[in-house]
Amino acid sequence: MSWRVDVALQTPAYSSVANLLSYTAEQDLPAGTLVRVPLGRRELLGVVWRSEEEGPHEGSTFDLKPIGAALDALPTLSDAWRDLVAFTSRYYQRSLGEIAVAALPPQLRDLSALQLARRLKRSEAAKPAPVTEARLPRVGFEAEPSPPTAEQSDALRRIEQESGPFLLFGSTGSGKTEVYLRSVAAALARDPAAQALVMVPEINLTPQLEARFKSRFEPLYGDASVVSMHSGMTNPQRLASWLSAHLGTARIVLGTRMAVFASMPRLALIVVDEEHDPSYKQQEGARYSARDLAVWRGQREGAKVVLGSATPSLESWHRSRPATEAEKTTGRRYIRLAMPTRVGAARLPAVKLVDMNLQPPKTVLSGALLDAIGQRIGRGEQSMVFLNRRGYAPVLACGDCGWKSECPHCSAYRVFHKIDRTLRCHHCGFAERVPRACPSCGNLDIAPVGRGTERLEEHLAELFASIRRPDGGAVRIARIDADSTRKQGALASQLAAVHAGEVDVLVGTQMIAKGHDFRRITLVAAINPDGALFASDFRAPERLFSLLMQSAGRAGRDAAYLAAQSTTAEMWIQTHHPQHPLFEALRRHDYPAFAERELADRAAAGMPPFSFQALLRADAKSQETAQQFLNEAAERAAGLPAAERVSRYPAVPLPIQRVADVERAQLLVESASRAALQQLLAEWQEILQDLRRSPAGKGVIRWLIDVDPHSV
DNA sequence: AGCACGCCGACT
DNA sequence: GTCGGCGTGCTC
Repeated sequence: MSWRVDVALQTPAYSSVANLLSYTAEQDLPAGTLVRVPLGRRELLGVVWRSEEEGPHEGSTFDLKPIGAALDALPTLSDAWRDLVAFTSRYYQRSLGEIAVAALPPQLRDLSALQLARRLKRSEAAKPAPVTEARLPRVGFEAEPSPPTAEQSDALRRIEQESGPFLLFGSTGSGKTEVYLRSVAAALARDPAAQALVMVPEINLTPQLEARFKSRFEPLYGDASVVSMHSGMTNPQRLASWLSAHLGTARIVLGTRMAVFASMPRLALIVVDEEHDPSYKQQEGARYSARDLAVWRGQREGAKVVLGSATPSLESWHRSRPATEAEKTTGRRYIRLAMPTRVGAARLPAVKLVDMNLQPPKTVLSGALLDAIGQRIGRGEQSMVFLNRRGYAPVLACGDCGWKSECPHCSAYRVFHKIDRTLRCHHCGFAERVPRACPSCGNLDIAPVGRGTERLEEHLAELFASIRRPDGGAVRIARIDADSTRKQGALASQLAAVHAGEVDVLVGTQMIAKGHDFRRITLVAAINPDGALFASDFRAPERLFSLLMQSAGRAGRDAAYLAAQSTTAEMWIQTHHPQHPLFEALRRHDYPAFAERELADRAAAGMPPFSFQALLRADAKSQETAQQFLNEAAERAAGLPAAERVSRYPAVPLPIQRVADVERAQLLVESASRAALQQLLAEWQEILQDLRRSPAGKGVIRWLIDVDPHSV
């Protein structure tokens, strides 16, 4: 008796082997079984998608190869998991196998069936006896959580009673994490096998969250009950976490966007913290939104979904607006749970806008801001200064001939890093030592233009050289950005220094704006946030608002400290547009007002969330080739059934049009109907594959589709 | 995507 | 005379 199995393999959507590939097997292998199969000269890991009994002489068009080994010691991947993979594949226009295999831990690819079987046996033996009786809670700050506030109880009750999805709209410091912890606790208590998935946007934020979840739940459910999943882990660690989630030993999975694909047989709750964060959107390969997939997955698996943010994405905010009578039966709505109050009587910081038009030209730090920081240094408090630009200066230029430090491989300037005397391209990584003289005219007078965090750090050190701390010591300035934290553990030790009070002024990029809970910071300043106000990207204001709100949230989190110091927390913003409505809303900490205005603009312009978009992008050796390919693709799409309901725009170069000697162009397609857009994209695939092989596709290095793109 | 086969420049 | 550049072509 022979069986035919159809297997999903990691093959790209545009190759001729993008679909399921068929093999023969000696035994029935249920869907969801992992197998190794031959493809060409290699042997690849794949997932059985279908399996059919086949008569001995039932003819295929060609001879099928037999599968290699089946990794059948592992429980199969569930129908729900495969549905999630299939949906992702369809929605984001990638092959099934690409999504399926990428969702598995990498090490599974090179483990033999025997090794895996041994491994499973070991973890079976090591399986912790479930803790049935409540153990004594460990000593620690989580041992006795303080009782929930009224707002928290209210949110928890509704999460308990209604089905969701929920949008937990809580200002920074309102205790959203406590709501997550308690709703996880409730979900796990209800069913002894239930599992919860908690996602955070960045790897940097997983350690502190992990500490909190472990101290809360390990006393109840054992040491293996909380696992992490993110790309910073080693392959063996990832395999271990994945296996314990898949086998049900892990009750809680914490992770970044990749964790949305974790195999969890009894998933009961999904939390997406900081749901507005752009990191949830994968920016390469399959460009999925882990937040959107979380909502889909929750619905498919009957798990509750809690999205949390102080500044929700406009998409989520819009979907959580109160339903009109007509919509109550039709529209799918998120349930909005508001927690406006900061816990512990801490108030949100006062927002101070500095009108830079009134400052002498080229002022970096206004006098008023310097005074305010100086006073805080004098009182032993900490300040945080933000600049979203790392390096010393974004450009190096020759005053004589006008030479600028362009990257030879990209349409961008190389950034001057004084620390190691290099010019570095932040797009392709190309780095060189800084030239002694202008490479173009030999002039020795080449100078940095503009400023990044390195230069700001240096500048602050000069400005505060004569200021003393209360103990008479010199001012201590530290910088945290992607450069200062390159080494393993560097971020953790730098953060520890801030917490220990060994730093008076902290300079950094948005890396320091997120999540970290600094108790002694009483002033936060954004030096130059204007760039985003008039950016061509329509999502720029939304990102700026949330970044500034989050930054403001870093200041004055500890009411007791503020009271003891008899000080108040302040957020300073230097801008040339102090009247801008964005800053007005920020001053009042009024996200709803900001969102309402933004949504009105979006509605008027027919932009998301009032329309649905996708980008077709092409990379080629020349810009012209890329654009021609795209425009031809758009032309051929005109004949498709869905074309009538989908607008197509002309191809344009990307904002940074050349990276690493590759020219990039994109074409926007947009529709008021998500279904129509989806239909067009699906129908387009074949056209695009043909086009690539035709003369118009000559010179095209690759093309890709980005559904629900983050920036257009 | 890999990984082959297949034709033209600088080395043991 | 070989090693190796990356240009097409194939993989159930």
